[in-house]
Amino acid sequence: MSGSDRAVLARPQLTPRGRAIRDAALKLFAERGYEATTTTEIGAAVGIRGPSLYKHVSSKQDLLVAIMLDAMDNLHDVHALAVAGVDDVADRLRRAVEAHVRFHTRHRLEAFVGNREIRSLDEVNRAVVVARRSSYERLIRGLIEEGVAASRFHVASVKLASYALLDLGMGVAAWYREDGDLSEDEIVYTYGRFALTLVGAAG
Amino acid sequence: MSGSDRAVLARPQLTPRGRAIRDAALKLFAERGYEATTTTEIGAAVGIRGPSLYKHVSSKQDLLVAIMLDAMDNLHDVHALAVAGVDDVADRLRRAVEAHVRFHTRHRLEAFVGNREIRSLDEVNRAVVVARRSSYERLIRGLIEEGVAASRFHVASVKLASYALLDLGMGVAAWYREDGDLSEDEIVYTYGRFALTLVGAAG
DNA sequence: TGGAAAGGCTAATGCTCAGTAGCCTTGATA
DNA sequence: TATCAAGGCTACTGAGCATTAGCCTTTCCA
Repeated sequence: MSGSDRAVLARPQLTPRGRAIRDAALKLFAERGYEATTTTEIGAAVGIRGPSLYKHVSSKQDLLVAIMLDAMDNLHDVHALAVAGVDDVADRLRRAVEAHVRFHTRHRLEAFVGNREIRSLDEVNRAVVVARRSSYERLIRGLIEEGVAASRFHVASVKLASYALLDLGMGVAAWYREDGDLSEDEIVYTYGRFALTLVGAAG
Repeated sequence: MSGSDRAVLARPQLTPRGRAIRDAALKLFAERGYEATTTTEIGAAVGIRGPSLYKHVSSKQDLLVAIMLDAMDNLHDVHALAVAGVDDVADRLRRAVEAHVRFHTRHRLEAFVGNREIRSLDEVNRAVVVARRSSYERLIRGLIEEGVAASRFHVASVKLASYALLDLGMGVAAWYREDGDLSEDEIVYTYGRFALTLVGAAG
């Protein structure tokens, strides 16, 4: 079973209003933070009062968890898709970084909230989200290790290089704007090449 | 008058207890976020009750503002010091990035809070902090522009390159630990070199 | 030695919030 | 047409929060 299948199964069907609420919550969480967002505001964003939200959603916390888990599943999926069937390790890294960066432009709110609001999760949910994030980080680090083992990459520190690549994605989520003067493709392409120079990949 | 002088003049003298309170607040703001930190907790961290804080501090918001402005002044200072008297533009960039990264290891809590809690500032304070941050970002971007103008650097986009360099610093603030297995010097040196390859500096 | 300033404390104030209770309307179905 | 579920609403509950009021002890100088 592919990651994509698992993800699809794991994601519950949402009614249109349920989806609208999640979208509104995502936007507000990104803008002012989870703690600073009130249920009244989320309600107002979809044209209802705060308490009416609870006909669709079990709690504010659950809204955050759902957003985060969905984003993490999504990120795993695009990664898997990006490297599937690609043999050359440099190609794999470049494609993985491109997918990483593209995800952070296309889902910048999810990525932003996913990175910043981990501490707003209660202990149980935090453990789940952190575990899923670590598993993703290991995928990137694994690619670098693979290249180093094959003498295709030359880095002072695998850890440092992988941190750098991951951090660049997060940075994108923080400043990217669809209507900005840097296009998605431009950023994706440039960062894909950054990645290769950064790990000292020849040619 | 140097940036350093200005900064010293602007920073009010703090009593030892006042400093302890600020340190405690910084730690807590970094750990759980400004909104999620209570005055009771800040007080407890220095051995007094919440209300007693107000004998030393005018508000929780002021505590945050003071921490942020101090950090921004500090960052400007280390930048100025790093590039002072250095002529070669590649050297200047490398030294600036080294200073940037070193700052983010040595003052990771301040940097972390400074980046994440901007939205917790009220409008007036936010404007001041954002302006000071933008001025710093312009310094870095200016260095890259200078190198490009002199045909020493070759980048697809000055903006993209400067974002990338700035984001790496922020990333460091998020994951660096003094007792981790990556030393400050190692990170600083590696990122200084990253910077040069990233802007396509020859040799 | 007396009095004032510094700096603790508890109690209270006034506000905001997430979430619940319970009611009402609407629209589909039997 | 009677019923019932879905999904709004207002009013309420209970908790937590920053900050203020006002009191008490200690310390330090005149």
